[in-house]
Amino acid sequence: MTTGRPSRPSSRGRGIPEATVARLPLYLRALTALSERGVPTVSSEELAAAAGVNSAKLRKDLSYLGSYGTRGVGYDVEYLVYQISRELGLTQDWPVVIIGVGNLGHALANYGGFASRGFRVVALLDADPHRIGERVAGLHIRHVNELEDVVAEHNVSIGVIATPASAAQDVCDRLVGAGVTSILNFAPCVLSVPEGVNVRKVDLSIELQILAFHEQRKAGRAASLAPVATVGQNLARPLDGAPDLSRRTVPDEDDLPEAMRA
Amino acid sequence: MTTGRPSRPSSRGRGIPEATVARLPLYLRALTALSERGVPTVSSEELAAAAGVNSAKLRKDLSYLGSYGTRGVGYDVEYLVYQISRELGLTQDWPVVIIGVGNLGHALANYGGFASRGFRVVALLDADPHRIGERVAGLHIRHVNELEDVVAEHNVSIGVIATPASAAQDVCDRLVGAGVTSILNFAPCVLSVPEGVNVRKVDLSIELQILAFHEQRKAGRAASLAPVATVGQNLARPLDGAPDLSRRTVPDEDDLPEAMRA
DNA sequence: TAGATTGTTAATCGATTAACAATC
DNA sequence: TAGATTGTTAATCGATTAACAATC
Repeated sequence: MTTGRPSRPSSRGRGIPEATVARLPLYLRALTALSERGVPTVSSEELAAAAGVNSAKLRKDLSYLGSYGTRGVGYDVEYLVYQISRELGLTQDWPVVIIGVGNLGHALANYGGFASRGFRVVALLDADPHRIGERVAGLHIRHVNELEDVVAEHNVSIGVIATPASAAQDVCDRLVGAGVTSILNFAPCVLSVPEGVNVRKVDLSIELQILAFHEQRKAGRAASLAPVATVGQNLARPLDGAPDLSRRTVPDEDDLPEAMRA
Repeated sequence: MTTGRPSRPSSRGRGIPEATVARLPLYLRALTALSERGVPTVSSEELAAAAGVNSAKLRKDLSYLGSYGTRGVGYDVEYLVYQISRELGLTQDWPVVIIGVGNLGHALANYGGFASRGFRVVALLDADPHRIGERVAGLHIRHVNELEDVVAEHNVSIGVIATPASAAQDVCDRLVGAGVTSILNFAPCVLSVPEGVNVRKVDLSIELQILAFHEQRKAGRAASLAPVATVGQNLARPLDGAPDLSRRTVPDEDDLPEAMRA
């Protein structure tokens, strides 16, 4: 805490770019795999390939943490695993609570990738009375009313929302009220939180939509004659701010509109 | 595909920035919600708020699609829903196959957000013989050996991998071999695919790790005395490949070393 | 017309990348 | 020393944002 070396662009220096932070877990995973295979040292080129990025980016990213490599040699795998873990805060234990134990909540509760990185699921909460007591992943499902108790009891600072969209904001508010300052949201909706609370969102269908966008392009490129978008380009018509005809009437698209999840 | 109007910076014009493409689904969701509430028109300010972005960004994003708003008025909700849907390729039907029907595969198969956007799960495949025939989300689980048949039969161009990491690359290869050119990967590993194949990855634990990073910073800021990181700073050891002194050995500097914030 | 709001410009900011001097 | 590879620089690229002229 006394260190004042200005030569190190690390954490204090300026702060690690978000894009870099988002890639550290990738490097960590690749390094863990190498570590398990007993590989002692790795070059930026090799590690970059394993993580799916280019080596310049990798070296730049790592340089934000410090100078942990050796010129002419590479990086010591174990040492780098530790440094990245530490930077990410994974050398400590993170009690996590999951709210919403539907299919997704189940999957999350059983997901091995959490435990192995210091995330410990301390409670599963659900609003459905019929589910209370049910055993999932070694835990008994508790009622969401116990949220505040659970958070206090286990000092939870990370909450995972896996409820339907309709319940998400309420649950979010309660988490925040109970003192949780990091939220991972799987519900397909935007959460509003006060300053100082961090929210990250995982949206299963958004990724699919992005793929569809590119897939469509490919199709269009391959065969401009293809039967692509046939559903209503005839509807494509400017707006008006006045009478409005040619609107999307498309039946098949509005039917299970936000059929949300469960 | 014959259009040559140079005035439109849309699809053909130059290509929509990736960052914009990734936000279109957000706008679409917000618009769909407005549409369901019967709201006829929305301003960029309102829509931006609903989607959780700022209005300048929203307007810039929409401008890549065309000029679909009306100055002084705003955007016609239905019309914009259609335009974005079309741009994303959601006005057509996308047959999807899910490989790996564990907890996550289950959740995905039952996820309403897919069907409502034109994604139709046409088959669930698994390698576990005991699971074949089981009924999930209205489909019978089939053996992964049928992958090629399923792809051909339903003209699948999007595959969703929800297998363990160890099986993911194999499944990926088979998908690609069968002609699938878009893959959504939930397995925690990097997939290698030939040019022309699009892969998107959803990693449940990476998001949590990113949250932990920020949470750690907060904790450090709040209480520099906190009992953070206790798990392994003894591993913090310089690499070798050569004697190496001046490494960061600092003990107390290593435990809540960067917990300081910046 | 007056008020409102878009679409676009231009400035700024941040991220990526190639290249190479430093150095093991 | 010679070869290898890092850490860093600087150029480039892309994304964000405020501001405002265009225009409904």
